[in-house]
Amino acid sequence: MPLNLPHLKALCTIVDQGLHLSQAADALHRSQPALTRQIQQLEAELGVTLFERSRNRLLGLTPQGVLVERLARRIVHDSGDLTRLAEDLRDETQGELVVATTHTQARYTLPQAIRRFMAQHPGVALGLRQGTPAQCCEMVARGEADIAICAEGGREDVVQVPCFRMQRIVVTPPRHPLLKVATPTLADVAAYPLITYAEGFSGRTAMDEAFRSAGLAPRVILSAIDADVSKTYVEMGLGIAILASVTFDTKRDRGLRCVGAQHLFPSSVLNVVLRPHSYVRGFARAFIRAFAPGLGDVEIDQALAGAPPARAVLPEL
Amino acid sequence: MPLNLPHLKALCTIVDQGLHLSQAADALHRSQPALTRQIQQLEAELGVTLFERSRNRLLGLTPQGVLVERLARRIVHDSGDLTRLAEDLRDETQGELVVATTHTQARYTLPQAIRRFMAQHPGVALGLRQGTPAQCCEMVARGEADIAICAEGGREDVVQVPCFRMQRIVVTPPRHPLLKVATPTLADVAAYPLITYAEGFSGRTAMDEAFRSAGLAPRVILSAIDADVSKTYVEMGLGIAILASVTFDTKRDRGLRCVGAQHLFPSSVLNVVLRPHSYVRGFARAFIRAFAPGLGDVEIDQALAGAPPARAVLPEL
DNA sequence: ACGATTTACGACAATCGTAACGATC
DNA sequence: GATCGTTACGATTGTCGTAAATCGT
Repeated sequence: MPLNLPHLKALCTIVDQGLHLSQAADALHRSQPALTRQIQQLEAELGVTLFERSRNRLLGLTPQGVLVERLARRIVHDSGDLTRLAEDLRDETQGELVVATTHTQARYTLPQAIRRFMAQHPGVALGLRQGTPAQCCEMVARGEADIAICAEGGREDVVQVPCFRMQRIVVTPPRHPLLKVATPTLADVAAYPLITYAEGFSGRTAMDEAFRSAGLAPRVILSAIDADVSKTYVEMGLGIAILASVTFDTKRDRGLRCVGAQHLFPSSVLNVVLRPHSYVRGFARAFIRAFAPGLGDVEIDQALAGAPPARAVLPEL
Repeated sequence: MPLNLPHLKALCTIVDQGLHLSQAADALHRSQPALTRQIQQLEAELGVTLFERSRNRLLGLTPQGVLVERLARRIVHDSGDLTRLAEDLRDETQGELVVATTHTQARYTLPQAIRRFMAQHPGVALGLRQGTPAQCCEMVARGEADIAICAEGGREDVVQVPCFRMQRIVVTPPRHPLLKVATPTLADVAAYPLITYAEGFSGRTAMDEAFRSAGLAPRVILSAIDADVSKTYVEMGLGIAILASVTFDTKRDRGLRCVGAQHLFPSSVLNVVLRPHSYVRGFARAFIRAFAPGLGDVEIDQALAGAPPARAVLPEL
């Protein structure tokens, strides 16, 4: 009748794997029967039925199981933090850091920070995971990534620390009519076929809202995760793109032109995303600092403790 | 190479027991050698030396040990919450509830709430622990009490939910000169020998401050934890008492008189004290509600989540 | 019939407690 | 010399993995 960490980890993994006992067993490098027993023991020990079963299939968590799982998850995460903390105390310079982010950040804003970080922390294995902002936040929430860097997050179960403000630009082919207007209006932009970020990406919602409230319904012919993809199609003359300003490099993008659009759309906020109350290793803090020098230990600790995300003025990216 | 809950519990208990391995072993109902190994295994597993030792004496935690202990404590507490949650899910009406509070509350403000609670929750074993506000908060922080009810708390590691406002009164013997004054001033009160709460009790600090800022240095001849004790000495004619208004009952205290003092001292705030992020059982919430009907589940959950203790107007007690 | 979970059993590993040891005050 | 923490050893308990059984689709 023990209640130990493996039992709780089993519970969490089974839920994570979509209630597939066998998959969970693989993920934990254990046999299926072992997992079955873990759960049985857990249910016996707690005296609570955790899973809805249909004789030999797990259908879902019971309402009670949901409550138990939430607490179990906290414990498992904390125990992970404990081993990470210990690693950190043993050797601050060695370890693994998984950063989840979007294509735009990975491609345009992170490289310099990563170069600096890797130079100063040669012993740290850096892992980059790409995904939508929602996926990035989820990776952090599930502990699959240590930190995420993305805009437009908005989950309840993660901590978001604002670090930069991002402006929009309009990218066009050379000699595009829009380039002749000094400061284009929303209507000017909406006149052309648009290529921009997919739903859920850096300020796409804010962009849609800006057009909507101006009574405009622009024709979005292509939405992509990837700014490079968007630019390619602009080069092909299929339309004009609304992108984050960081994605445009005058030297590199010779075949394109760029018009500022900060007056058309609200700037979006780029966040560092962390798991609440998690232990953030020394070199993870160093990474954040390398990316956003304004975020020191005090800011991070305040955010982790649940303080409101207060920073009056954010630097432009 | 296991890292299990007993190991972490051992660490916490050893620290709680003042670094006495033997005492900790007793508290855990284990043998001393078992504990020695738990710690050795923990240190080996984490690769971190947790204790400063002088060959065969535990002197203290290493700086790293402090960090590890903090996290371990959270995990241990959460695992306690887990079993409590399970108990709750199994049978919402059975269990144990330990309430830490001061004499004044236990004697004067809680009885009615406790009567109601026990009538509605006959299966719950109610435990009352008395102590100073600081001790009460510490009991909650250490998990020895489920909730505390006290004023003048002020620890960082507990959640305080304001629920009532308490006024002061001056208690005198019959035919005391002070009774002839309509509304006595601080100077009037300070003219007589004072009997009041000990340091650290419901608004004693605020009281001292009120006198001090009025340039008065009253003669406190006796300070007690216990309002009944104070009243006894007032009856004996040794002085007048400044107490919480709830401690005076016209019917019961025939041998005493009472003058309002709300205009002399700031009212003090009575708090419900909880451990942050803890699981609060259904009947614990019921107890809080029985005592302070204004504190429902939403208020409690907000406070647990770390929201600011906002409640504009507190009812008088 | 196949895929999935649950039960049965033998082997291994971990933990505990008692007893003996070493060191300190 | 008494107390406290550490080491050594035998016994108990628990957990794992393989193999067989059961159930549903």
